[in-house]
Amino acid sequence: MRRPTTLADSAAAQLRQEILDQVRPSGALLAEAAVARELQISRVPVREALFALERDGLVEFSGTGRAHVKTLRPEDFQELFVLRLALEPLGAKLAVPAIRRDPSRLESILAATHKATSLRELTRGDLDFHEAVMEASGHARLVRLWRSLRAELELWLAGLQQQLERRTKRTREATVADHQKLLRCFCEESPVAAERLMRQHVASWGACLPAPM
Amino acid sequence: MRRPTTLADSAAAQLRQEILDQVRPSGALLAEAAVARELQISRVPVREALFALERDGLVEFSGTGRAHVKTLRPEDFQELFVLRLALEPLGAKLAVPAIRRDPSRLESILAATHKATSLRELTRGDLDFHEAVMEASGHARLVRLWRSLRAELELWLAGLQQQLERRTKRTREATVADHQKLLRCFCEESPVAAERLMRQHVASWGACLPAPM
DNA sequence: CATTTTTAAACGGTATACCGTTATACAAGG
DNA sequence: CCTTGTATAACGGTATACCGTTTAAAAATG
Repeated sequence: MRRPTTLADSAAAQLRQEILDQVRPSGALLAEAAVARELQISRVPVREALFALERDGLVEFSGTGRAHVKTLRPEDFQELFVLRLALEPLGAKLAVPAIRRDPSRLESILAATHKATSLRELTRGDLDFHEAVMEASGHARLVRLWRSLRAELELWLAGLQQQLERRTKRTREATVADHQKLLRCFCEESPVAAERLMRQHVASWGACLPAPM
Repeated sequence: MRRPTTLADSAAAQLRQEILDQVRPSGALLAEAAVARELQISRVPVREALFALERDGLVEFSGTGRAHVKTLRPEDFQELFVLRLALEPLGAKLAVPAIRRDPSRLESILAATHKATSLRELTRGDLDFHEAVMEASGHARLVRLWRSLRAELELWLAGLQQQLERRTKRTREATVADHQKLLRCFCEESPVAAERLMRQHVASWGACLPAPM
């Protein structure tokens, strides 16, 4: 069933990884020809990959059409936070029926999060949980919005890596505990209750980040 | 200050117009070569325009990479409605300070709406008002989200044209009255009140549409 | 040494060409 | 008449080439 993934797609994936790994640091120029040489492909798929990454919020184009790795400012984080606060409780409310029908996906993500040792794994487990909730909402556009928020969020978190590294263990326990509470709420309480709890969860997440806002 | 607009941009604008005018009806194939011939340009900028229109929600790609004018179903409208209900009250709440500082833009849009004679002008005035509110929120991502919602909304409304045409006058009066109330609320009451009133406004808009949901 | 001018390299926008895949219309067979 | 096979046209993905613009470095000037 897998379609032979296009060069543009794999180029986008590769660049996304390099950006989030900070191999391509904030503000770095992504020149079509140079990237094409490095990836051993022509400029055309590179160009498309850059557009896709712009849509994801990882790349921005200057007035003269040059692509740079986006530099997130504190007010960008603020915007992302406000949007999470608006969209995730909505997603949680809508997701309750589907999760009740089959909570296994959330459970397995939760188990993986519990076993996370590195900050990278923890972040991944955290965001995967939230993404699974959004997917369970059955709201296609909401999922797309979330994915775009997620990419920018990961970019932001990548910049905070050092400051977060030491607190991995405590953060992990808090995250797992919070997510467990959410999961129980999804299965046992009303959609409105799920909505409210998700709002609190996102709010406390935003409050405990070492973000210079 | 104007950049010599790129061929891809003008191609996107042209196609957008033709889609909303239903010159390119729902489901129509947008073949790169054919469009390129019609617009007298090469396939490359057409290709980029199609990607841009996909981002706007006016075009969707089949599994084999073919671009078609998107066909909106009632559940798509539902999704759009739910998102408006989540995002527009938020935008209204954030916009209150900026609108109080300078309500002139909203006022002039309102005046134009009041003079609208065709359904097209009325719809434009309605959506322009909402877009101006979102812009006043100062939330760049919220504005981008709204623009994408707006495009799909216009596509949906284009499909209902006949059913709405007769009610233009009454709709216009209701719209103008509602928007006047909103504007007054922005200038005189609290952000939370503005948020609530916007929620009601969007909700009643969704309720009075002849949408087969 | 600071500032301006010149120049060469880099870059993006676009056109064209090639190839394998997909769709489609038509013909053969049931 | 419907199904199935096949040929052909259409289409998308990609590579390469050209050109004007932007950028950045070097050179000239004060």
